[in-house]
Amino acid sequence: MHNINYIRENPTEFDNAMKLRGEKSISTKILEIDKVKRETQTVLQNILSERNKLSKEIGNLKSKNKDANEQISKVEELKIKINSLKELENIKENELNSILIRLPNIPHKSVPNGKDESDNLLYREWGSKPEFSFSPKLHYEIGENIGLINFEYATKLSGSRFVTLKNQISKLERSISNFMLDKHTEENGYVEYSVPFLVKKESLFGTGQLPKFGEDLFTAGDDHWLIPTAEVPLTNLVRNEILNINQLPMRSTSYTPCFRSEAGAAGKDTRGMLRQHQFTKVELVSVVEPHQSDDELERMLTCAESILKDLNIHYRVMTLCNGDMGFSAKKTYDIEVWLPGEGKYREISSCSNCGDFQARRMNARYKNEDKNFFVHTLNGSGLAVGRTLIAILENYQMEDGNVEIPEVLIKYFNNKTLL
RNA sequence: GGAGAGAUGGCUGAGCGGUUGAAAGCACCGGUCUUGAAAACCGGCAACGGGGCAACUCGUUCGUGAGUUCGAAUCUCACUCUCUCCGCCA
Repeated sequence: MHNINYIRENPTEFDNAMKLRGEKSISTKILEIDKVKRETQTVLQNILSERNKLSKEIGNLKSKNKDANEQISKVEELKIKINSLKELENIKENELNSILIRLPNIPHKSVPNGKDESDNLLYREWGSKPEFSFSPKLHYEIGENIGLINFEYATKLSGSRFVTLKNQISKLERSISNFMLDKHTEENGYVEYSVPFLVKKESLFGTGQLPKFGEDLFTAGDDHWLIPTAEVPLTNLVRNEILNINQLPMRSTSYTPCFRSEAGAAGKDTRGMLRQHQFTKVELVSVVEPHQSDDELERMLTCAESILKDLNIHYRVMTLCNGDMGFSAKKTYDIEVWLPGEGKYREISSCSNCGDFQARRMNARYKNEDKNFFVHTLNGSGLAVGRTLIAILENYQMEDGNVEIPEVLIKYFNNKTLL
């Protein structure tokens, strides 16, 4: 949600920022509505003030048993005006809001220009592509060969874009998530939460999924929606709160399933378990003071990277261009892991600074020296567990079809070193 | 699912239809005292919006939305949520 004051004062900058994100110039329209709204408000408030005065007079007169008919009939006249002005104010307010809630965040000045993922910039990379003395297989070949990844079962149960994992691979998934949570809670300063996987509209509005992106979500009837990421419950923890400054920065993490309809991805990544309707993820969320959010994004990125470093898997970090960023993001880094079987880098984490964009939607503030300010919110995957599993299978595969267990996971895997 | 109770400021909690934006306590901020801290005492302290360079001023807000009234935290209706008891149940 945008600050109307910013648009009033910087209409050209605002339009330019929206243009970068593929929106039309709209500040003129916004300011026109805003002007009418405020003018209406001023007139209305003067009349209300007059009514309040008269009502007090009436109270005084009546308590002294004097006649107040003159004042009463005056107020009755005012009431007609009040009603029509209120109606106009409401209409304008709604018009304004329905525009503002659908506009994406303004990109950070450091975000590169571009229209899609081909314009993203390499930020840094770590490690190098592993060498194989044989031709490395794809994750689903490895898993299906040993009978531990099964798509037919999942299709029978639930249709396309689901998977069943079995035995050691299922256990490996569990080991990965435990490792990630321990790392983030014990070393990276995040507090673990168990959160609901069903949330209401209001929460999805707060983080920006609604009202524009409802088709990407699954519903469970009434006002219950399946979370597409733990960003939604974790970030909404501070919705409608006024935090004390000493509660910041607030860093939280949660391991949850995520549900996405993948509405726009027909035919994309249909083989394997890369793109599923359901997957698990360890999410990181930070709530910070405005001046901290730039640094916090770098910190969060480092925390996410620390997982892949510990797993010793090669990756690169991309700075997303403004055309490729999500709705609520001001700046986003993607971590792309190297998948030898596929011979491609694939997104395994996305870390975003949302500035005060979500905070305004959620009305999440903190108190500093007696004044209230909107917090800044950040979120990042730390990491997508299913894709980490894929990365381990492909990077740690051996010629005989077995897979080594990365050193840091061994203790989570009953001290076994092979799958 | 059945029965009952409730929703007030950052929190707890008062509140006859007319200076109630709202008592009191806690928390927080400032001050006195103290070598320092604590305690004690004194003072301050809701949010959002409109107008104004500003001092300031006006409006709205007591779960949400309608209604009654000249005037609603206070009355009426609907909805949402929370709690207690019963039933069912991991």
